[in-house]
Amino acid sequence: VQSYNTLISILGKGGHIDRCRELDREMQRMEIMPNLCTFNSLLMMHVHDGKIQEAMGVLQRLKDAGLEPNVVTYTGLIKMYSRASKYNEAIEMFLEMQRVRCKPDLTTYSLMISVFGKARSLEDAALVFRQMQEAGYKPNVITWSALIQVCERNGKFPEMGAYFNEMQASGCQPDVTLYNILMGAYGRQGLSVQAAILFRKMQAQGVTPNAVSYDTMIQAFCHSKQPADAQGVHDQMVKAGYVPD
RNA sequence: CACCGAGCUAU
Repeated sequence: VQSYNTLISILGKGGHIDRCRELDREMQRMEIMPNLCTFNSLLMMHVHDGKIQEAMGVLQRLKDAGLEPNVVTYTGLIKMYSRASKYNEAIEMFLEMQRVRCKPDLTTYSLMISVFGKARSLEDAALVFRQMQEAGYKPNVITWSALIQVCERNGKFPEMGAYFNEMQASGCQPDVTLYNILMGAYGRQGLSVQAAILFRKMQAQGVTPNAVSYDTMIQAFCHSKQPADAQGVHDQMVKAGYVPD
């Protein structure tokens, strides 16, 4: 079963749907009982593919097999609605899991902060953040990143920095993605100089820029009408072995 | 310390 789960999980993320269906049928033929992880992997495959009906079908099979959806299942369903911009359904799913006594964990909370942010309700995002801390979870860099991006989406620029400081004070180190979020925020405001300072700082801190980082900086310089600087970042990107798209 | 889920990726 575990071998099948691993394969389905990897193939599913790669978008090889038919190959996964094949494995699914093969398991049935060989009378290998799928477990919760199998169904969760199949569910995520449809979530990545944006197929809500198919995902619901997997949920039904899971229940028919006498299994109970767990926190991973619910988080996947929330993600599915979030990706489809169906925020009310995502929130409903978050409430339902708690109704059936399935405890959200750090991953669920991080996702919900992002969902509330996209639903333009910073208040609720802050509320879940607090609920999370009351439940005894310590935010990690992903949680902080989600919260900080929610601030930007809602135009709360000063609080972005405030949360960033709070994060560092709590001993949590920024990673590439968080730097990308901050550089993007400066770039979109036309503050390419600030973005460039961060770009240098991240490297000084030993955080290696990824393709998104370079892209974000090119975007920032283009936004500020600095084609020469954008070109410079482009060259650095190529030197670092990335293929600009 | 390896079966599944969360944050950045242009207008």
